[in-house]
Amino acid sequence: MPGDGTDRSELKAGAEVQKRSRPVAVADAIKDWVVSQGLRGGDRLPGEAEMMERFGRSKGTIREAMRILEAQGLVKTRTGPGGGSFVHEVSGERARALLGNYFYFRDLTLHDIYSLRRMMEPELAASLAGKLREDQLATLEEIAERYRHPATTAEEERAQHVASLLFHQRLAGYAENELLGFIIGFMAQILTDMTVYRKLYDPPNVELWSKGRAYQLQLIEALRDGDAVRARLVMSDHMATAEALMEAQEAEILKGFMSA
Amino acid sequence: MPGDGTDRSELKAGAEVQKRSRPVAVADAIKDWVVSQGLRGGDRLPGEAEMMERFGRSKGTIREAMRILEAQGLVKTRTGPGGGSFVHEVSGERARALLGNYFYFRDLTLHDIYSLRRMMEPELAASLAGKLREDQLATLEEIAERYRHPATTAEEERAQHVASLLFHQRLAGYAENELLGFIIGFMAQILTDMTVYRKLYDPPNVELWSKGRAYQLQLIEALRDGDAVRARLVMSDHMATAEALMEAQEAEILKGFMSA
DNA sequence: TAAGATTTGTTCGTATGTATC
DNA sequence: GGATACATACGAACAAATCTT
Repeated sequence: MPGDGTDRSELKAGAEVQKRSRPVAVADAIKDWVVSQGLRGGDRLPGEAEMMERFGRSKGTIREAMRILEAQGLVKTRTGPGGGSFVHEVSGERARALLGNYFYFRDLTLHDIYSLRRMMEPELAASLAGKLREDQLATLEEIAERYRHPATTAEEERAQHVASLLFHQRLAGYAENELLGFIIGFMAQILTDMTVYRKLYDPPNVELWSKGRAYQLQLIEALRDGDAVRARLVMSDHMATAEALMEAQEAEILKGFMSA
Repeated sequence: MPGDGTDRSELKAGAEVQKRSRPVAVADAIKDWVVSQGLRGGDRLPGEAEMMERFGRSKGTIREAMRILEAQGLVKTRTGPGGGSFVHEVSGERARALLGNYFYFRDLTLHDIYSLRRMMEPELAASLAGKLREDQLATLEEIAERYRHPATTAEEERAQHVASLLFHQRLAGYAENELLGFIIGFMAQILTDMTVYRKLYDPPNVELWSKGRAYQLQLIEALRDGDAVRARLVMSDHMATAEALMEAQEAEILKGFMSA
């Protein structure tokens, strides 16, 4: 976790190091110290008292610095004896949330997201063919089971929609290439948020579900058979139809707005 | 910027809302309040005093909460009259840094990264054909100019290597699809970090540069001509050779280690 | 169960720094 | 330069959580 890129300086490195508002600077200093000590996830940091000494700052400032690191997901803190702050490996969930904050201000379209899904998901599927354990395949099957029958209420419809995205999230979690897995998982999360908050599930779309689930079952089969080519193809088709249907769904909603 | 996903609760939503360590909870409350007020980037938040009243917490706690939001890149704060805290749209730089923290603990291989670059960069190139303004093309040309001549020192070699990644970063910044642009920019940043800190530039590789620069110049030409097909093809070749050369470079370094 | 030890969490009062007018 | 309006920082006391005995 090298220099946080908080300052815009690219050249004037050595010059004025301690210009930024204190707690941020202290947080960076702590970060550097942790790295220099070679601390790993789970290792314990010094207590507040020692920090105050080591960095020559008051308790409040040290605490603000720790909050910064905590907000970034880099440390966890517990009270009580044996408590204190501990180096923490940033969780995928946390990373997705933080990145979500960035995209909160940009408005991604369904098209933006599906452009990427169309490139990436098929590759993920292919890379996983023959590589999943039986319990992982079973997990996927269990999820697909949740939307075996068409939903009867809007609430159920929503839950099923979310579950089908969970299918992709789980699949992403099995990726060997963690960068690929993270991005796909992140997109699944964005789509989940969009689904819920833009009510993309609302006019229930029976076609989407029967088709979508059929593709997912075919995919599981291909993965179990170790058929990479087929897995890629199935996922590719799945993405293409999903995009078309989602965008139709979106259009449907807009129509609803206009006629209202 | 909905629920930060800090807690692992998926179901017990309404139950015990204020269990987490206080400042984090206050930060979340402020976040929710900002959203509920519909505040946008640049809008001003209440001063510390008013915050203390509104959230019923003392100055110290409010400050810690603000630090959390600041660390996430969601607010900026200034001192002085007319100062205070302001909603801030998370910058790309900040988002990349935060995401970098996540991957700091996972070790991505060059192969992981290039698998993605091979899929994405060609699509980016194609999507930009005929879409760039002359000044943007000029910027790219200026960057390519920086490594026109082979480097003579290791220091220069490093700078050129970094600059050639900057070429891709800039290109990513021009993307219409912001998700695509962000990911490509992020990968360029990771590669920059790897280059510098694993000294991937060290045994200067003349071949890499002459080839790489040639591809980039061809790419600019194709972009200027609005030739999407050619842009995609050139970038595709560029990525393939870059990966091969980078991995050879990495192997070279390992050899150096072993014989040392 | 209860007491005590340990470590973070929270508050308040005060003083200092900094940018604008 | 001085007044003003803000954030920034410090220190001491007290509260809460959690582990041990």
